[in-house]
Amino acid sequence: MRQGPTITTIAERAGVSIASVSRVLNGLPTSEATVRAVRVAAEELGYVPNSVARSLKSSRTNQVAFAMADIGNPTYVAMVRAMQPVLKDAGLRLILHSTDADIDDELDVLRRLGERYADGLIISPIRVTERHLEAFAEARAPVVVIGSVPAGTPVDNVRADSRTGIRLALDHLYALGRRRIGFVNGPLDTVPGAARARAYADALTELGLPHDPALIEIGDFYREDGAAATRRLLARTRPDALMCANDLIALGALDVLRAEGVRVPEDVAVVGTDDTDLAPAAWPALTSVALGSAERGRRAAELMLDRLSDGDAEPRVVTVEPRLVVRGSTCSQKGIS
Amino acid sequence: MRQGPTITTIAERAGVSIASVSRVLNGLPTSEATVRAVRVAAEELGYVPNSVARSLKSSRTNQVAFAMADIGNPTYVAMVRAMQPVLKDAGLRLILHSTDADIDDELDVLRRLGERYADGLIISPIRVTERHLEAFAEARAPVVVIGSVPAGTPVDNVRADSRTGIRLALDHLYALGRRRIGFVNGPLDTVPGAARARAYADALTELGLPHDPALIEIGDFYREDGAAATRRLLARTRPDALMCANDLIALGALDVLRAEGVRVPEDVAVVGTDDTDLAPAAWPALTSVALGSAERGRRAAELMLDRLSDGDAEPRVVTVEPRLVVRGSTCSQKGIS
DNA sequence: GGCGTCGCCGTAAACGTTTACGGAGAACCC
DNA sequence: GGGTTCTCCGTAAACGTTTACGGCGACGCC
Repeated sequence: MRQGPTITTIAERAGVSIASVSRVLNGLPTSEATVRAVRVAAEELGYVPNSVARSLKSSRTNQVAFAMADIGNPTYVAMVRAMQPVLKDAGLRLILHSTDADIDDELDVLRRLGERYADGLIISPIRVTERHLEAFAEARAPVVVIGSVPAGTPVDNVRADSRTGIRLALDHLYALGRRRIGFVNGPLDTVPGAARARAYADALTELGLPHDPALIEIGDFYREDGAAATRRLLARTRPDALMCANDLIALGALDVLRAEGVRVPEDVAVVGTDDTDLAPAAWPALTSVALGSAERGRRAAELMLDRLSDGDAEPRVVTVEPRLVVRGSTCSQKGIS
Repeated sequence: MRQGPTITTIAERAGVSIASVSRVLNGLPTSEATVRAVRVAAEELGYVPNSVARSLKSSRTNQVAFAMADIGNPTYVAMVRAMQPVLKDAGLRLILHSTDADIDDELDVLRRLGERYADGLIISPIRVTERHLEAFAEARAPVVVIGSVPAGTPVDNVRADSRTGIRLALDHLYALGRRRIGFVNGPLDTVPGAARARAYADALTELGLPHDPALIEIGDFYREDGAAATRRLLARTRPDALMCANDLIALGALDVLRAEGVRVPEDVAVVGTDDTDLAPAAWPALTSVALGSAERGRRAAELMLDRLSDGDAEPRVVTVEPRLVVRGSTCSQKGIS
């Protein structure tokens, strides 16, 4: 772990100037003899260029940061996983920030961009506030937002389409003959909670189904909350299908239905959202609305690359199409996923 | 996104030298008047220090890299998640490398440490080869290895104890009266595969159970491979319990047992390994050997912090104790996890 | 042979910090 | 009032690169 060689060390050993060393190392035109001398010296010394010094000069760090609430959440894992190869191919490193869904933490990450430790930031905010919009406008490096952002915000933007996703799920349930389709949602003051509530209502309307408030229940986005919400819902009415705002909620619903001796999917069909790894692990395997986390991550990374190569292009908005992944919790013939 | 202010800008505006600006910003003793002038100027300009320049001077990047095979793997997710708060509290950023289980990629990461883009590297190699050992010895920054490493290797080391873990699982199954305990393992040329094979054999011996080769089957570490291996095993013998080398294999085993009408846990008890999120999601919920991924991540991060503050301390080895998490796949009264 | 051209190379400045060093002035003591 | 000490501050060097600029020798041309 001794002090590593620098271009100065190489220059001395090769008997040339540091400028020549730099030129050789960067492939600029140089005489054959110099090239050889430098190459040999660099090889012998085991030279590795110092990326910090390079960054200072070039004002490029070759790093991109990604900020999300919690890396334990499968949605974000899928995004990271999909970003990784895109960035790697472009020679960029990935820095991870977990904000614990803390808005001040998110804003702090935005502010810290001024430290120039990264060339750009991909952020998936838990909720987009006024202060976020200001921070986006003042950001000292390109920002790509995963999640919706008002038109005119000077950032690139990748969106999911939970409206269409829920529509797909309800169409599927309707086609299976289900007419009393319950909805177990997350909190309405979160971005996905609010969007999914609207989407559910609209889908009912379009299918010509009645709006029955008894069929709607709200809990948090975790398994126990989903179970509790399902219990409350079953206590007052009898649905023949349950749409759940994420896969954990759906697992909770499965727990309760099983405990009450309700058959899935014969008596009640269950649909999750996000199509995480948990969906195929459940029994019966969970039909789930895939909102394209991986695709969103990949597209965000691509937008970032474009932005880094052309800083003044118009901000772009990309919407990722949802897919419905049908498994055993809605179609019994799909018994083994 | 204009060119940000530097200490030079501040110095001009405050009418002092850049040295004074730096002193104020770093809290070194300075006159009251200068402090105020600099503070005001910095505030007005919205100054944020450039971390690259600082790094060049201090040769500290405040970044730590973590290299693992695949961020999609729940084991690594748990590690990352646990490292994050430790590093964050120490003011360190986390850089993620996915190596796709490619040894050359791993070695490349090690070599690139010479670029000094990070102060240290935590790596969880898929397998530790001779070339790894050389690379560890030549690394230009501190390395912490998650996984076992021969004594004398100049790196800090965090180990799981799959031997004890499997022992715990087999004791549990034995206590439940199971005597024909099968083992569905992963490939023997991987570190965990080899270790778990030995551990299984030793546990049998210690329990005084016969070694029946018919009870052992090998596939890859994925669900379908686990299912196929289980099918092969069931075709030739009838175990009353199945120990599986990871949770995905166990899920595959559950699939096959269900398809063949074998009751779990009444006829065959099933145990997974790693205690991932999938274990409680399965039905019946999977008893699993927790090898402490989160704890290993946390300890690795802590070792890194220690190493960064005292570079010459003796390399340390930390072993994380396994735990057996009992759920419905071995004890039916635990029906709902 | 003088002159322009060209290829190669070295000097030095720059990126934005931190910090060693020394100078200027005030305060203090005798 | 001269010396010592102390506080505060500015100058400049350094971290390891990249790159603009100019010098120098070789070569070709008239």
